[in-house]
Amino acid sequence: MAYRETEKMRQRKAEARKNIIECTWQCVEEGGFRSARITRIAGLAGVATGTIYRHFESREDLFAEIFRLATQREVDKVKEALSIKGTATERLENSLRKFAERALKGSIKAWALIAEPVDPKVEQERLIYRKAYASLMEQAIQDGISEGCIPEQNARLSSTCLVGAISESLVGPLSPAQTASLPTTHTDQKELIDSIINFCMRGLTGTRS
Amino acid sequence: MAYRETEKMRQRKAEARKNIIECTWQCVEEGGFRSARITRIAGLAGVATGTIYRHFESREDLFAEIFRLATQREVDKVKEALSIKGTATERLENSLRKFAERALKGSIKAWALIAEPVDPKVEQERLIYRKAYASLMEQAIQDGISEGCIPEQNARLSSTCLVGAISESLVGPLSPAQTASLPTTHTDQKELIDSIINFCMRGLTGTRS
DNA sequence: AGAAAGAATGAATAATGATTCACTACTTCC
DNA sequence: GGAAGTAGTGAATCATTATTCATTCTTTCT
Repeated sequence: MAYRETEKMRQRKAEARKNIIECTWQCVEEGGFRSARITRIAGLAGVATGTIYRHFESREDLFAEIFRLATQREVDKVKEALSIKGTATERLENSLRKFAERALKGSIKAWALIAEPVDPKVEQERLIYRKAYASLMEQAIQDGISEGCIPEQNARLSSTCLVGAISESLVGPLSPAQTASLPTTHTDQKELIDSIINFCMRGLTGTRS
Repeated sequence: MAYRETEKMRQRKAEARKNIIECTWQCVEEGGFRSARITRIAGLAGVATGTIYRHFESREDLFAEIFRLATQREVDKVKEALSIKGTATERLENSLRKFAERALKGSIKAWALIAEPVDPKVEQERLIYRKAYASLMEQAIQDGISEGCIPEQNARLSSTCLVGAISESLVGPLSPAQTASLPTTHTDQKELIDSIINFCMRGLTGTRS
């Protein structure tokens, strides 16, 4: 034998892989998964198309990995926002606000993660993401019911309604083509977010803020 | 001259066109727009693929027309549900229930109309539909604010939240592949709808039902 | 240096499906 | 019947992209 993979090489490969992942990200943030072409990704990464397939089984697998990484980050943010000190309603409101702020900051990305139709393997990842998400919210709602600040209700379904209401308001009417119509000034955004959160919190608590 | 289109011929053509539309419907109801193939549509309709192009400019145009017809029907149903006698909240609740019932009855169809990503011309139609829809709800919410049964709020945004909450609960987590997970018994469905409507009505009115 | 093994390349392939168009079949009117 | 025009046909074409693979380039080790 003459060649045996060395640590240096392993690192170089890992770096190449990371680079491909970053470039794929860039494509997805520009127009979602569907329009992210392998050739474009390879071009951005400065490698040949075949090289992509040396690092990933297929386009779908590449996307699934990207998706997993991105959603893990989002779930962590929500978890973080839910872990502040305070009542359940305060914690929920905090996480909704975080969600909305992040979605507005990267609306195509939000759309890709939440609403864009994707291939089965990616959809599989999305389902995991959704479940993680719903579980977090559901738990917080349950906490609120125990604490007495939220009335008895189907916590799972309410968490779904929360996600639906906020997603629709922020990414729903907006295929990437129409991103232009989102409010752009800081004040406009704050007002938008406040209105949505008011609706959501009323929906949960049955009281006006 | 020897041939001039006659009334009989016009009718026959109209019938063929209608037939194509119906078969396209069938395909869309089975798996959404994206998976509706021209060849399949032609097969169902018992005509050659070329014939489709005799009646419609392109696949996209055909879909846009289908979409227009279908959404008009949906908007009419909501309008109808909103026009019953009663307070604004009663009327809104009635229309939400109608919406939910219809979505559950044909979930792929609902998904295709509400959430499936579609080509630009179809998306254009969807935008019109969404606006018609939002306007109806918004008006009813405004009525409620005037009547005093709904507190002051951004009516347009609230109507968006309503649609989002209800859509997510009913069609959101369900790409056509996963339709199986919807509740199937009549009782289950009623409970599901009631929970969603409770959330929505609280979100609007800030009071528990 | 040179042999062995892996990595990278990118032009060629393959698969999918919408759309076309040369041709046939049908309607209408004289 | 037949001329003129329209509708229907469906195999062939075209376009788009993911994926492959024969070849070339690099790295490693003796």
